[in-house]
Amino acid sequence: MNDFENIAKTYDPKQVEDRTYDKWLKKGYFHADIDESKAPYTIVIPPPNITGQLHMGHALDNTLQDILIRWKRMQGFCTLWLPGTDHASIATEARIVEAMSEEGLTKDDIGREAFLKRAWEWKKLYGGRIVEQLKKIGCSCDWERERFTMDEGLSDAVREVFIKLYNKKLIYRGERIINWCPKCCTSISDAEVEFEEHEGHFWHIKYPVKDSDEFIVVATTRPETMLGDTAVAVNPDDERYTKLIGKTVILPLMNREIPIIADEYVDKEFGTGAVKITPAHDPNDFEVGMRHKLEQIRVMNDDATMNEKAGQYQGFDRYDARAKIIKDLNELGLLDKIAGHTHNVGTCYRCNTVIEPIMSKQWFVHMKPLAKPAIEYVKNGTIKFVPDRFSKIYYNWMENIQDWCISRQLWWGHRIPAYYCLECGETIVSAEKPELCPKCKSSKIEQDEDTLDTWFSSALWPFSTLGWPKDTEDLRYFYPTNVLVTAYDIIFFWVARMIFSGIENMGREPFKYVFIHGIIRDPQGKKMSKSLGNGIDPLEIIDGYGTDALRFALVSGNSPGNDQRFSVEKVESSRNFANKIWNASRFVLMNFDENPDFSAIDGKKFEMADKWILSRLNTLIKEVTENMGKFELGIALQKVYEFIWDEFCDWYIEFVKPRLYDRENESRPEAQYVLNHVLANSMKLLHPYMPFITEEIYGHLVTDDESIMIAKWPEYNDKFVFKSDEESMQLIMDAIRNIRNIRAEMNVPVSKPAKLIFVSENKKQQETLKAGASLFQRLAGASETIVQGDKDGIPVDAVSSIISGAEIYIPLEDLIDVKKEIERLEKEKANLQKEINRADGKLNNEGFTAKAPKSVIDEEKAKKEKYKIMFKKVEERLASLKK
RNA sequence: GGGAGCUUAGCUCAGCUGGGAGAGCACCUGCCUUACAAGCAGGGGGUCGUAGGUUCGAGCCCUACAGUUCCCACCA
Repeated sequence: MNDFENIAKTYDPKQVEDRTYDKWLKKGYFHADIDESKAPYTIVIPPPNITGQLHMGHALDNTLQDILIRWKRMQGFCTLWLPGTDHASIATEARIVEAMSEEGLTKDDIGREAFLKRAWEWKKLYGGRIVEQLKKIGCSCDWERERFTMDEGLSDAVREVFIKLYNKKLIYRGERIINWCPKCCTSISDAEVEFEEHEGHFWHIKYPVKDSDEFIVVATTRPETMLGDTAVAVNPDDERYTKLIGKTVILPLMNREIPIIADEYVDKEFGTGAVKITPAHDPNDFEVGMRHKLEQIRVMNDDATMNEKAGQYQGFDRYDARAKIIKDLNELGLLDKIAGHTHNVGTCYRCNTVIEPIMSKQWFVHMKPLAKPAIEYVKNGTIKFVPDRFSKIYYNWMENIQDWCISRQLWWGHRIPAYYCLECGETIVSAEKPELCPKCKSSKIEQDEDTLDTWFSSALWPFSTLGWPKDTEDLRYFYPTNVLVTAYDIIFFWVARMIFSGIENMGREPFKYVFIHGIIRDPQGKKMSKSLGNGIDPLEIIDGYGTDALRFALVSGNSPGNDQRFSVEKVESSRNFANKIWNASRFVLMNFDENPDFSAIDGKKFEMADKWILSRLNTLIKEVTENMGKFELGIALQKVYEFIWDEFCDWYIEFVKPRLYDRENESRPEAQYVLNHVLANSMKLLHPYMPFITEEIYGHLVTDDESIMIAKWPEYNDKFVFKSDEESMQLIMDAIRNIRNIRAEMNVPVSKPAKLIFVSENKKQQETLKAGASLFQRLAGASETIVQGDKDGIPVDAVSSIISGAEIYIPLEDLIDVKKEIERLEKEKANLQKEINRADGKLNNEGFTAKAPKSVIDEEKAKKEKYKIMFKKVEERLASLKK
C-alpha cells in the first residue's frame, strides 16, 4: 500500500484539466515542426466566426478532429491541426451596427474608415473568446499557426485568386437578379437563402386590353412588383390567349402600355395561364425579358421601400405598398379574386428577413468550368466523403450549380480589388490601386465599394493558412490536408467551394477525406437554437461533468453523418465511466510497491488470467485501430469502454486481488506488471477520446513517456496471442457466472460458502478448473473445489448446472427443493432440445450443407455436438434426481 | 417536383463485408464485499415499421407501401 490509498474516490476534472492543458502547451506538444522523416497528417479547423460562442456543434466537430489528430500524433505522424477564425462579414458587421445604434450612430454617420477601426477593435476584444473555449474542450491545435481570414497573408490570397479568376474570365461583373436582404442591406448568394413555407395569397388581377372591353387576368403573390411590369406573357400554345398575343394591355395603376407576349416559360395549367412579367424583380421574368428585349424597371430601393419608379406608391414599404395596391385595385374593380396560396418564400439565413429578388450589378463567379473538375475529383475517389452517401448530395448540388454572387454591400471583409476609372469607365482589376487609368491615363480612379462574400476567403482556407500564394515550406509539406471534419449542413457553403478552389489554385485536392457528422439536437430532437432557447452550453456541461465526459457523450453510440440528441443523462453515464477508470487506477496504484520496477518481470510466470487479458488487449488494439482507420470512432470507443469496464475491471482486477494482497505470492510482481501494462495501453487507446483523465492516470503509471500525448500508439503483436488461455479463462468465467446464477435463483448469496464439485472427463479442463479454485472461492463462494472425472459420490441433493464441457454440482443440503430442481432442469433440457433442433434443421438442409462455407457448417456441427452432450448430462442428472 | 436519412427493448441509440439480436438509461431482486453505491452480482423485456422478393440463411441486399425527419428545386 502507498499514498494512492488516500486519493479522492471520485475523479475531479477541475483538478486536472486546466493544469494538464497548460502543461501540454508549455511542452509544445501541439506545435508541428516539419519533419521530413515523418509523414504529415494535417487538418485545418473549420474556422469559427469571431462573433461565435462555443456551442454543442463546435464541441462535437472539434472533439472529432482532436481525436483524429491525437491518434495520428501517437502513431508517429507529423501532425498539424491548424486553427483559426473567420471574420464572418455579415454576422460581425450586423453586431457592430447594432452596437453603434445603441449610441445612436449609423454606418454612414461614421464612414468606412472609422467603421473598420471599430470592427477591428471588436475583433480584438471578442475574436479570441471562441479560441479560449476551444482550449477548454482539449483541442490540441498548433496555436502558433493560428490564422484569421483577414490576416495580411490570407488577404493576399483572396486578391490573388480574384485577379486570377478575373483574368481567366471566371469572375465577371454583371447586372442580374440577385437575392437582396433589405435588413442586412446586401446581396447574398443562392446558398444563403433559406426557403420557408408561408401562408400567402394569390391575387388575380385584371389587366385591361387596350382598345377593347377585354381583360387578361394575371395571378401574383407579390402584387407590388406589378408597378415594374413590362409585359404579360402567355404560352404560345394556349388557345385561350392566341388572339391576344401581340396586343397591348394597360398596366393598371401605372397606366403604362405593355405588350402581351408569347413564351414557353408560361405553364398553361398554372394560375390563369397569363403571367405578369417584371424583369427587374424576378429571375424567371428577367430571363423572359432578355429573350423579348423588355425594359427592366426596378421599383424598389435597397431598404425595400418603393422608389420613384413606383409612382404614387413611392416611399411606401413593400408590404404597405402591397396592401395599398390591393385596396386600390379593388376600388377600380380590377381585383378578380384572392385565393389562398401556400408557397415558399426565400429568407436571409442570417437575419431571417424575406429576401427580395432584385436586379443589381454584382460580381459573379462563373461556376460551370470550376464545378467540372470538382465533380471529377470525388467521382474518381481522390476525395472521399465519409459516409459515402454525402457524395450524392454534393454531386446533386455541383451538377446544377448556378453562378456565385460574391459581392456584398458590406464594409467588413475583403474589399474587391477592382478599380473604376471615373473618366472613361474602364474597369481595372489589380492588387494595388493603379496610378493612372491604362486606357485614358486619367488619375481619377476609385476602388469598388463592395467586399467579398465571407465564403470566398474561407474557400481558400486549406492553402491560404499554409502561406499561399507564397511557396512556403508549410505549404509544400502539409498540403493537401488529410481530412476535413464538418457537419453536413455546411457542404455547399464551404466544402464544395474549398474543393474547386483547391483544384483551381493548387492543382490538387484540398483534402483526401471529408468526414461528415450530424447535428446535435436537444433531448426532444429539436435543433438547438438561440431563438428557441433550447441550447445546452457545452461549457456548463464541462463545468459540471468535465471535458472528458462531454467528449465521451458526444462520440459514443453515434455513427458518422447521423444526428444525435444530447441528454444530460448520457453525460452522467460518461462521467461515471471516467470515475470507473479513476478508481480502477487507484486500485492498481495502491497495490504497487514503493518504487515499482518491472525490469525483472518474467513472462514465464504469467498466469492464465494474465495471458487472457494480454491476449484480449491485443485483440482490442487491432480492432480499435481498424475502426478508427475507417472513421468508426463510436464503435472504437465502445470497444475500449467494454474492455476496460467489463473485462479489465469486472474480471481481471477481481482475478488478481489475491495475488496482490499476498505479498509473498510469487507471481505478485507479474500481476502488478500486467495491471500496469494493460491499464497504460488502455489509457493510450482512450486518450484521443478522453485526453485529460488518461494523461493524469498515465502520469502515475510506470512508463518511459513524459506524456501520453506523445506516447506510441499500441500495436497488435503476434507474441500476445494466447488462444488456449483465453479458452480456459472462458471456461472459468462461464462457471462462475453459472454458479452465481444458480445461487441467485436459489437465494443463496455468495457470502454463504458452499462446496463445489466439477465433473469433467477432459484432462485440460480438469486442470483449468483446479487452477481456478481460488477464483471460485473468491468469486463464486466456493468453500472447497473438487474436480473429478466421474459422478461418483455426487449427493442427490446438489444443485447442478451443465456448462459446455463440465458439470457443476453444489451440494446445498437442506436448502435444495428437489421438485424445484427437477423443474429447473426440465426447463434447461427443453432449451437444449430447442438448440439441437435448430442445429439439426440447418444441418439437414441440403442447401445449407451444399452452399454454406465450410467454417459455418463446422461451427454448426460443433454446436450440435456440444448441445447433445449437455443434453445427455442433463438427462442423466434428471434421472438420478427422480430416483 | 427531385433526392437522402430514419423506423431495432419503456426511453436514447449501436449493430463493421448477410451466418444464433446489443449498450446506456429506466425497471425488478439481492448486496455499504478493504478500487469504485457515480458501485457490485443477478434478472425481466424486442415476430428489428408493413408486405413481397433474392439467398441454404436477411435487422443487414432488392422492390413496393406506410410513418417520420431533412436537403435541393421554387409555378409566376
